[in-house]
Amino acid sequence: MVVYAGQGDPQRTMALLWRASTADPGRTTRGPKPALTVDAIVAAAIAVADESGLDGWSMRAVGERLGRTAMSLYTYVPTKRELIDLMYDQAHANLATPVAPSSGWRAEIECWAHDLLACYLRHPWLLQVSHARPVLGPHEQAVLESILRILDRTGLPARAIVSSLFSLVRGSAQSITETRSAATTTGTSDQEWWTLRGDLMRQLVPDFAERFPYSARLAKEPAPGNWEDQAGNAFTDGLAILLDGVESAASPT
Amino acid sequence: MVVYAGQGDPQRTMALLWRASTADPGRTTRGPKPALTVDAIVAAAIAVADESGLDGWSMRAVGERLGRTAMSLYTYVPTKRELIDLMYDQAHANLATPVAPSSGWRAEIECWAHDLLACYLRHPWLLQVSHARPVLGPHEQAVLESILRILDRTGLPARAIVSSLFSLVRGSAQSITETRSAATTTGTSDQEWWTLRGDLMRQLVPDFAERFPYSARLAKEPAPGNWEDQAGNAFTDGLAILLDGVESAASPT
DNA sequence: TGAAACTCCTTACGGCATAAGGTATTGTGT
DNA sequence: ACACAATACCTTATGCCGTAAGGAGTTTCA
Repeated sequence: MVVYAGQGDPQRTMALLWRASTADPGRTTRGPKPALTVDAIVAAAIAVADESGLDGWSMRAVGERLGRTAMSLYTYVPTKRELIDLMYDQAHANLATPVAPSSGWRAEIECWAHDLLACYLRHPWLLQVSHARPVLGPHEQAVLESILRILDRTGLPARAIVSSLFSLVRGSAQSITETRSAATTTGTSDQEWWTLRGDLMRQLVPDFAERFPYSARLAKEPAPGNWEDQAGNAFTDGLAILLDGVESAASPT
Repeated sequence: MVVYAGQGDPQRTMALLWRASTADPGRTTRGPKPALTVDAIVAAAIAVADESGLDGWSMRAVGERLGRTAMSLYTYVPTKRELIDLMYDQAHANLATPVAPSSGWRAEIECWAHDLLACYLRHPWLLQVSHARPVLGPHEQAVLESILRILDRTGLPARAIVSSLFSLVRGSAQSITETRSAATTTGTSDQEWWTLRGDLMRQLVPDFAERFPYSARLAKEPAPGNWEDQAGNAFTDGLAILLDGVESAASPT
């Protein structure tokens, strides 16, 4: 359900994450050829997580997908924790980095945010990986770099903006995957599911409207599209609000 | 016995969450007096989570704190999953709801956001509770209600604003607890920790500055205060930006 | 031709959620 | 007064989990 970080040796994790940059110096050629690679293991691990979430994920499950035992993975990766760090970074690899050449920084930020959102929706388990300590790998670093590059031209203070953007994207992704899994795990359409939930509430909490008048009114308000669209709209609208705020800082009245 | 696959039975969870509202009808008085209450169990469970995080948390640990076995808890609560839902809602109970009477909606929102942030910092495990489906209990509902009440007077569209505020607060809380635990788990001060991390990076990725020029420049920029203050500042500043955006929607130029 | 270095395996341990079923305790119906 | 129903709590057991320990087979170097 929840992956929490124990310690883990940062040096070892970092070395694995950035291993492409440096030739492995300690590698001797003795012994049988490795049948697997770290990359293959990470790919298999991501596939398992994509299919069954982090709940169904385990070292045994990853090994099985590769036709190996769980223990054989420990030849390549020190612990589960490090493997998850590698998965986390690798999942940020193909983020399109589209860079609509010079359509203005606002459009570029929107594009960046939507790409990142799409990444989280492709790999919902990313949102469950707890960062007890921030471990930046090359791919996540590249995501950060690309938004910093966009912001650089605006001359705006980057820290708060970047942090807010990440929060907004992650939060929205969480909302969207929540509504998705609410629908799939119960096997009902989201419409049905929410109707059922509403009936249950009316039965359990008949005085809901008196206790929570504003919530009740909001629930009654018609909203366009299905529930997942609504969560998506909340993202688009929220991003617009945030960028309005950024613009008002960019061009002081 | 019918066991719902994977997730908990929403009906049972909701009944537990909102149980104060309805008199339990099925309760007969036969058998030994219960020595525990659901409230006591939830309180103990929260205490365990506050002390040791969700990874050190288990039904056994909660039972032990109450002088019982893990299995005795199952008399009161159907599964671990439901207990965590109850903990989650209960943790939102004492949010001050300060309501500075009429200091203007912007100040009120800021107050609300800071209270919620404080709640997340008091109970960092809240951020790790995976919302496979959104389960609103009375206390979390009250938090939602209070921000809706504030926004109601402004006449602004609530959905996107509320969603953005929650994202920003949760994301910031995560950043702050990350830097905190980075310091505590390694036993070094945050200053030392980041220096060490920097040294490691320079050694493993000597061409960092060429590959990630904007990130490198940002890292070099002086920033006030320690790292936790910085994360806190990112929250305050991000909130200001977001509220600027809200204001620009409130008063169209 | 060893010996070293390496991959991968089996086995085992302690911890987890929780199913199954036993026992003691309390009330109800007679 | 007494059987019995209903309940709280316990012990035990099952099948997961991460991973420590150590063994067997494979490849290369001295």
